[in-house]
Formats: sequence, structure tokens, C-alpha cells
Amino acid sequence: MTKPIPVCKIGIVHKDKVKSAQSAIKNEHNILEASEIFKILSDPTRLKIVMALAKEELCVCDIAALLNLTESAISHQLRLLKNSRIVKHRRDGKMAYYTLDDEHIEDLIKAALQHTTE
Amino acid sequence: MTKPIPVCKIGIVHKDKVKSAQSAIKNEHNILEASEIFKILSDPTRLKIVMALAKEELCVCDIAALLNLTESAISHQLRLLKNSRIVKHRRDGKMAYYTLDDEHIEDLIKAALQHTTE
DNA sequence: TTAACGATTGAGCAATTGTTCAACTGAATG
DNA sequence: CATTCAGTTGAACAATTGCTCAATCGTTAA
Repeated sequence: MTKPIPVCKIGIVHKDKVKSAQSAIKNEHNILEASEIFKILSDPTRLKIVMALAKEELCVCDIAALLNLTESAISHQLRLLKNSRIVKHRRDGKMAYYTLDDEHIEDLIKAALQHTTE
Repeated sequence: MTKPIPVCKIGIVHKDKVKSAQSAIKNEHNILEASEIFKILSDPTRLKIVMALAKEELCVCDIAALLNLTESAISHQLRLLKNSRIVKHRRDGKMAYYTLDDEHIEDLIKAALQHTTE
């Protein structure tokens, strides 16, 4: 904080409104975490992966075939999804099977899809 | 479509599961629109703007003061939010007052915040 | 008309992103 | 053991992003 605060030339704006709005965004930490989730789901490839895993448990190879991308590309994205605790995986021999690790994510996606169809 | 489809060397993976997952992501258009909304909300500055506007009608100057950024930076972000029909504005003299243009967005943000606090 | 000011716009830049490529790991098979 | 192959990883690259700076627009007031 305490940086070179920019304000309209005259000085004060709408003090009361700004103060009220301030209270709506005071929890910086939570906001950053929320934006992180949005960022994860903002890439079409990752969003498709999540939606696919919401329906079926799949191996890396399955997802690569499904999305027509290399296993490497999928693996990179799965790592991000895993770091965000959105997916988890189990190993079975050479294969790695991925599933969703968070049921709330489905509601989030449903809410976003609802916005698109209005 | 019809690109150099990559699949595990052996050939077939889990046909039935892939086919089932395919149905979950068949509506490409909707998925792209959903990811667009997520992308808009994935930037902390934009997310704060939206959360602030969910509580109060504010002018560009107010938001700049609130977030400690230049009016230019805010204006650029507001244009993106306006293009996505998430905010709207009214003019009053020199000032431009912004408000939310979509009540569903608040639910979306609430859902994301819920994910962070579990 | 002129000056002031809130707001907008475009160029430019550093930082971040998603993919490919190549090398590598680790488990299963011969 | 050596080979095979699903999966992972890191480097590199183009493309995108969010901000600053400077110029400009549009409205208000002198």
C-alpha cells in the first residue's frame, strides 16, 4: 500500500460510495484465490478436460485423443489442474487415471454456462 | 477437425469412456463462451472492479482511487467488461458511472469464493 | 472561444501463457 | 537384462495480457 495514489485532479470523488465499495473488496486473499480458479477454467483446453472428467475417469491418453492434442500438452495442463486441487489421479501400471477432486467446480461451470445461454 | 490425431501407440484407449466424455464437451460454442467469462474474471483488477460495482455505482475516478491505479488502466479494463456485457455505464456530464449489467455474475463469484473457503 | 478535466484510445513494453519438441522416468513385457 | 510405451518434465517459442505513457475526445465553466 501507500503508493502514489491517483485521484481525479480536483481531489475527492464520492467518498461514501468508495468507502462502501472498499468493504466489498477488503479480503484481498480470497479475491486472489477466486481469480486463480477463474484463470484455471479460462482456458478452453482445461475447461474441456474438467468437463470431461466430470463425466468419466480418463487416462492421459484418453484425454489427448478426445481433445486432439499431444499427451505432453495434456500432461502439462493436468499438472496445473492438480496443483489447484481440481483433479486427482491414481496410478495403475503405466497408466494414470484422472478424476475430479472437487464437486463444487461443476456448479461453477454450470453457473457460467447459464450466463452464456440467456 | 481431422487433424493428425494423436493416440497412444497401441491404438485404441477406452473407447466407451471417451465416447461418453465426448458428449459432455460436444457444444464447443458454449464452452468457448464459458471460458471467456472465466477469463474476464481471472484478472484480480477486473474481479475487484466487478465486486465493487456489485455494491455501488462508481465513476472511473472512484474505481481508480479504490484500486490505486490510473484512470487509463481502469478505463481499459472497463472496456473489456463492457464488451462482455458484464457492466454498463451512464454518462452525466464529464463523468461516466458504471454499474453491473448482469446479476448472474454475482452468483458466479459467490460460487468461486465458496471454493476458496473450504 | 478558450481552458480545464474526466474519460477514452492506441502504441509500446515487460510479463505471462499454451503449445511443441526432445529428453527422460518408471512400470510391464519378453 | 533390454525394450516398450504411458506419462512427465524443461526449454523454447509465438501469442496474449495488463499496465504506462502520451495524445485525444467531449462536456463544462470562465
